[in-house]
Amino acid sequence: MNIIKDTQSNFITKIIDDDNHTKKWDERVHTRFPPEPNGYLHIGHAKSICLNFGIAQKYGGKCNLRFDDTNPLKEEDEYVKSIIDDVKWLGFHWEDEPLYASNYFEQMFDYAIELINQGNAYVCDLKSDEVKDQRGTLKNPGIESPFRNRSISENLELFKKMRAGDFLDGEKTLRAKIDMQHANLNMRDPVMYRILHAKHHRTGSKWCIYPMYDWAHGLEDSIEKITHSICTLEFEDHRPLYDWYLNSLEVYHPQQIEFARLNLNYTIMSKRKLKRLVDEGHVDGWSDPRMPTISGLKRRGYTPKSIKHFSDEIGVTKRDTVVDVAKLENALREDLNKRAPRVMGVLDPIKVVITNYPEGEIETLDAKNNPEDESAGTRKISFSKEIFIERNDFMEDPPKKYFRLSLGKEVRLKFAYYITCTEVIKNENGEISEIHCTYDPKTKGGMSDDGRKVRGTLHWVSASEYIEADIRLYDRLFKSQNPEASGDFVDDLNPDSLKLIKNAKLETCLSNAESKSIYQFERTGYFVLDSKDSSENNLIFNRAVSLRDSWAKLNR
RNA sequence: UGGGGCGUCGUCUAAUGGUAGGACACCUGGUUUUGGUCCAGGCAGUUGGGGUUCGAGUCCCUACGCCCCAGCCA
Repeated sequence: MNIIKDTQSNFITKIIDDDNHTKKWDERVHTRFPPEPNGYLHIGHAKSICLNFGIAQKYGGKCNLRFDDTNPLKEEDEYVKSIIDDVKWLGFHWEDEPLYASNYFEQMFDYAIELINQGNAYVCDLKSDEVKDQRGTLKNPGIESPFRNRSISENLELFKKMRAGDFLDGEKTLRAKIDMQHANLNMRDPVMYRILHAKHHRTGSKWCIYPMYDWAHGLEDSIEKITHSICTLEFEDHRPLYDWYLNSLEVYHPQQIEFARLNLNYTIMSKRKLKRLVDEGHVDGWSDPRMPTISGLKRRGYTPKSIKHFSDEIGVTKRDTVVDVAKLENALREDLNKRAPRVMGVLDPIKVVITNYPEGEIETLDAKNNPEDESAGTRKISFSKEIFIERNDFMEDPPKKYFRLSLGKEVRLKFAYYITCTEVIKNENGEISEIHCTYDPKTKGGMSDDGRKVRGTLHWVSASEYIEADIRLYDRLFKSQNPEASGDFVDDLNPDSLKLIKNAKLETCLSNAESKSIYQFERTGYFVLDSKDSSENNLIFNRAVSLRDSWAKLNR
C-alpha cells in the first residue's frame, strides 16, 4: 500500500490547523483527558483518549490526564488507579503526576469570591426542589430567587460561612447571577457550589463545599492553559456557561469543542449501567472479558494497537452514530493475524486411531509458528497412533461441500500426514466414540508429491502428549443491537455470552504460555491466558475473538 | 416559531463549488498445509422540494427526520 494515511484528520484537527495558521495560541496545542473517577474507563473513553493524546502527539503538544473529582459522593481511589493503568496500557504518557481538579479547590474558591465581588454571584437559601420549581421549563422562563439581590458583603459573609461548615448539606448554594429568562436552562442562575459534608478521596474533610462541573471545568482548563477543551456533544448547551464564567473572570480562555461520543451495537456504554452489571453480579466485575471496559478488553485479549487502530478508523464527527462492533473485532483480527503465534488446540475432542501406524511410536514433526511471519520460525510437535481432532471435523453423513473428515474420505492433518477414514466406532448409545483411519506414510509433513488434491486440513493434538486447559468462549453480552431499545437492558443479556469448555486438549508448548501473549489456535480463534483465574495447575484461556468462518456462514 | 446540534452506501467515514472515494459488513471468483490470511471483482449512498451557478453533498430558502437540555451529577 503506497498511500500513507494522514495520522487522523477530522473537523477538530481542522480547527487546530486553522488556529496554528492564525497563531491564535502561538501554535501551541494542549489538550486534556478529564475523566471523573467514578467508574472504569470503557471503549468510548478510549476514543476520547486516542483523540486527545493523539492530537497532542500529532502537533507536538501536550495532553494532561486530569481527574475531574468534584463530587466526593461518587469518586473513589480504586477508580483513579484503574484509569491510570488503562491510559498507560493504551500506550499514552503525560508529564509528571496526573492532575486533579481538587488541586485547584482553593483557587476556585478565590475566583468565586471575585465573582461575588463583581456582583455576579450570590448565596441562595432555596432548597433543591425549590430551585427546580423556579427554574421554569424548556418553554417557560424561570423566576428569580428571592435571595438574588443580597448585598455583596452579605454574600461574601455567607459564602465564607458555607465553607466554614456553618450550614447543613443542601441548606445553601452559591449561584451565578445570569438570567432566569434565558432560553438555555444552563444559564438560569446555575449553582456553582453546593454544601456536601463528605469525605473526598484526596482532600479528605478539608472542604464541605464542592464546585459544580460547569464552574470547575472551565477553570481547570484555564489554570492548565489548555488550548482546545474537547468534550462530548451533550456539553454543547454548556458552552455558553463555560464561556460566561471565563469571560466574567477575564482569565485565560480555552476553546471548548464538542464531538460525538462512541456508541457500539450489542453494547451498553453508560458507566452507571455498567456499574449495575457489576453490582448485580451479571458479570465478573469491571474487568469481565465481556465488558466494554478497557480492562475488560485487555483481559479478553485485545491489544492497545487494535484499539488505537479502531479509534482511527471510526473517525471523529458531530453526528451521533452507532458503530458496528464487528469493526472492533476486525481491528483485533487484523493486528493479531500478523503477529500471533499459531498453535493447535482441540476444544471438543474425539479420538482418532490410525490403524496402520506403528504401536508405541512417537514422531516429532515441524510446525510453522506463523505463516504471516517467516521469522517466527518453527516448533516441534509430536505425533502418534492416537490423536484428537475436533468433533465437528467429522461427519457421518456430510453435505456436498463438506471437505473435512467422513467415512472413506481423505484429509490432511496439518504438518503431519494425510489420513483416510475407514471405520466409525460407536458406543451403546449410538454415539461416535472413536474414528479409525489409515495414514499415508509418503505424506509426511502434510504434503504429497503426486499432485493429489486434499481439500480438508484439520488441526489435531497427539493423544500421547498433550496438556489440558479450560477454555472460555465469549460472545456478545447482549442479544440485541440496542440492548436499551425495549425496556430493561438486563433482560437483553445473552445467556450464551460465556461458554465454558473443560479439558480441551492443547499442544504441550502451551504449558509455558505467557499471560501477555495471544495465540491463534489454528482454525479456531485467538486466545489469551485469563489474567485473573488461570494458574499453573489449571490453565484457563479466553477466546478474544474467533477467526472468520465462512463455513459457518455458508450453513446459516 | 423554547434553546442547542446533526442528516453521504446496510454501518462508520472522506470529498478548495468540478469524476461521490475508503473501511467494515455482505456477495462472486482465485491462491492457500488454517473454510484463516492474501489477491481480483461485485453490491450499495448525498432526507425531500425549490433556488443560485456552466456546474451543488458543499451556497441560499423551505419542508421533513433524528439527537441533546428542566441534577445542589459529570
